[in-house]
Amino acid sequence: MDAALCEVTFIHEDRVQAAQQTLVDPPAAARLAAAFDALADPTRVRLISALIDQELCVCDLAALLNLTQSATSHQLRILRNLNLVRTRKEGRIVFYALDDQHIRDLFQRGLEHIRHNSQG
Amino acid sequence: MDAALCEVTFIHEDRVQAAQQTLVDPPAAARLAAAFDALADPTRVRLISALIDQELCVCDLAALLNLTQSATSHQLRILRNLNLVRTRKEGRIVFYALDDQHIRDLFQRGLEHIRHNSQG
DNA sequence: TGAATATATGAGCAATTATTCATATATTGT
DNA sequence: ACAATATATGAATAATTGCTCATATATTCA
Repeated sequence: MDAALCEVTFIHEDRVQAAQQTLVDPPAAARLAAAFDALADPTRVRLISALIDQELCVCDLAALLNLTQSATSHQLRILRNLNLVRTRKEGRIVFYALDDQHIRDLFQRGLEHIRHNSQG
Repeated sequence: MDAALCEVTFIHEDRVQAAQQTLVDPPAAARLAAAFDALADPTRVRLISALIDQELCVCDLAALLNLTQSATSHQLRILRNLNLVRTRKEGRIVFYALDDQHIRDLFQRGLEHIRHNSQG
């Protein structure tokens, strides 16, 4: 048989139709997934957490997280490309900061989730 | 030379010390990254979005997203293992629903982020 | 201009992962 | 018990990715 999709009987057609209302379309899903993916790595989570209250330069971040300069810079680029952080240049030093309050909120919600689950 | 970490001069030692306050430790970072990672895939994003207002069974979800039953089940397991969704069994049918309001909030924040960025 | 410093980036590798395929488990009805 | 149905899952594979290494770009200072 071929790689059938859901060949099974439609169980709840009314609900499926209703779900169309909230279902995000594939392009939006891709962008949303990419945004969450930016926070889906322990190193990037720590970078964001370090920037919660203040801006820091690449070398600060590398020292703080015990990373190489290269690894830090690579990860920061990902965060910047997805508009989670913004940069400010001062001479040769580049300061990174969270882009806006949305990011802080999103991050906090995530923290609440893991505190709410897996251990009290 | 060896794979040096941040061998460069400490630029802002005071800020680095301050950042220790908000810096999440590696275990928490791993758990937080895992939580965000659950939403870091377009298929899982669409599954969550379909469950915003109501519960749906596996076959409903597969049909709605045009996925195979197997792929749907695999992805739902990831969401369930991370406590983003919960299940209710009724005979052979397993209904999936969002675990709590936190998830809805987290998802909404993500949506706001992508709407705020990349296009007006 | 040339050396030093701070950051950025391309290539490569090891590790992770989303899907498919085949099959297992669980429930219902005959 | 047996067939049918709904879901779950292990193995395999192609694609993605985080880090390292080497090197490039940019800025400051002498």
